Amino acid sequence: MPYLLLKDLPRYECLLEAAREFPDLDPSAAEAFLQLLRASDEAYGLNARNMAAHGISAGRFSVLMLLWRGDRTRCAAGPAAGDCGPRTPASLADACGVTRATMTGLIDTLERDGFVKREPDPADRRMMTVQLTPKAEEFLRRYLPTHFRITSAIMSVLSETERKTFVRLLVKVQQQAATLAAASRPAPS
Amino acid sequence: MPYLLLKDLPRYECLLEAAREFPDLDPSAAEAFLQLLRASDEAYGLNARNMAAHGISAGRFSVLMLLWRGDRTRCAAGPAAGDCGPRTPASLADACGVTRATMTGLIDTLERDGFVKREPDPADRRMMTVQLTPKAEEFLRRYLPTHFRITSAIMSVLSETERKTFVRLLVKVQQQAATLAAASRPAPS
DNA sequence: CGTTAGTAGTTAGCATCCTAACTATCAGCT
DNA sequence: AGCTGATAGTTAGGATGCTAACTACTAACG
Repeated sequence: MPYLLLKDLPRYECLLEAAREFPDLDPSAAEAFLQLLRASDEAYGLNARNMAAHGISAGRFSVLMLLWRGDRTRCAAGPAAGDCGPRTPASLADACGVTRATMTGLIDTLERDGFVKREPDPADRRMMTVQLTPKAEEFLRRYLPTHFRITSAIMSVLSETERKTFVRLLVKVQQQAATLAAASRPAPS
Repeated sequence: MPYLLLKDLPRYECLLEAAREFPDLDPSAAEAFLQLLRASDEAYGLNARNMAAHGISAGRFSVLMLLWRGDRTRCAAGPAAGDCGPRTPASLADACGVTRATMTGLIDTLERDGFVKREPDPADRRMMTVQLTPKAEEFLRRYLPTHFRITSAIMSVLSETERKTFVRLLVKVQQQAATLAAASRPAPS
């Protein structure tokens, strides 16, 4: 449960009081921010514990899903679509949002546990290809239903209308954060 | 950026398609779940990078805030309220939602960097007390304004009405996840 | 008083995460 | 052909997270 944030969020009155000392503190913004992380952490943690009970972590699950989705879209798109799925460590790292060094470690343990297989790329000897093993595909078929059930159970408290509103607000917040992140790091010119 | 989730979330059509194979998959629930983690990750990451630029991590920040808040509520509540602030490693671990072992490591590095001070409890020789140093208090006074500015900037895309709705939905989701988590682990009896 | 159970903190070992530096390879330019 | 720069992957070392086991102490019970 990586995020590690106060389990007991400060009460709104405390935020109001602190705002007197720090003019930059916007109480309703801080409340929304803290509650966003809190809810996300709780939902994530529930899933992470289920994954752990099945012997995988969030990082490993992401990699497996990417490889699996890559396989399927390739199949669905027909043979012409060649390699649309990300299959090199670097493309997996990009898609997961981690560094290549981290992906090396993830693939190491996945390969050790028999979920993926590394093979050198014949065309470019710098590159490797990563493939799911049958064991991993069987694992996903067994695991995914429980994963989806948990997701559904968490969101079962929201009506379809509420879910639409929820997603709309989340997208707004996410895009704003992404915009701010890009603005604060204009480096990659 | 711990959470590590697909940077490109699957499109809604893909979820619909996958739902044909997995009856347990509720597309709108999955979309809301993924977007929740995605938005949270983006907002968190923005803040984490700011923290890193100031030389601290989310875990360290949580500890500092808890100790600082403990000090202030103690002051605000008057001398009678004694030690309402969590000041032992175990209480800090509880409040942060990490294990005591993790808190030991956090306090180790915080103490090494001069932000906190450990002292044995005179009454119970098993216990330690953890205190902020003046250096940490000065750091917080300097850092917090930038922290609050980032939070405000992220949420500036939501109106006050939207923030209320947002928080309401987040609380619903969080409480549901907490309920499910408690139900799936009735162990601590 | 002494055994026993519980609690506080630490330690050890593992899995992820990062940055920085390194090796090997490719690709372009002279 | 040969240098130069970019790219793919790995390695090394640090910081956080976890569980499990350990030490030291307190408390409770007979």
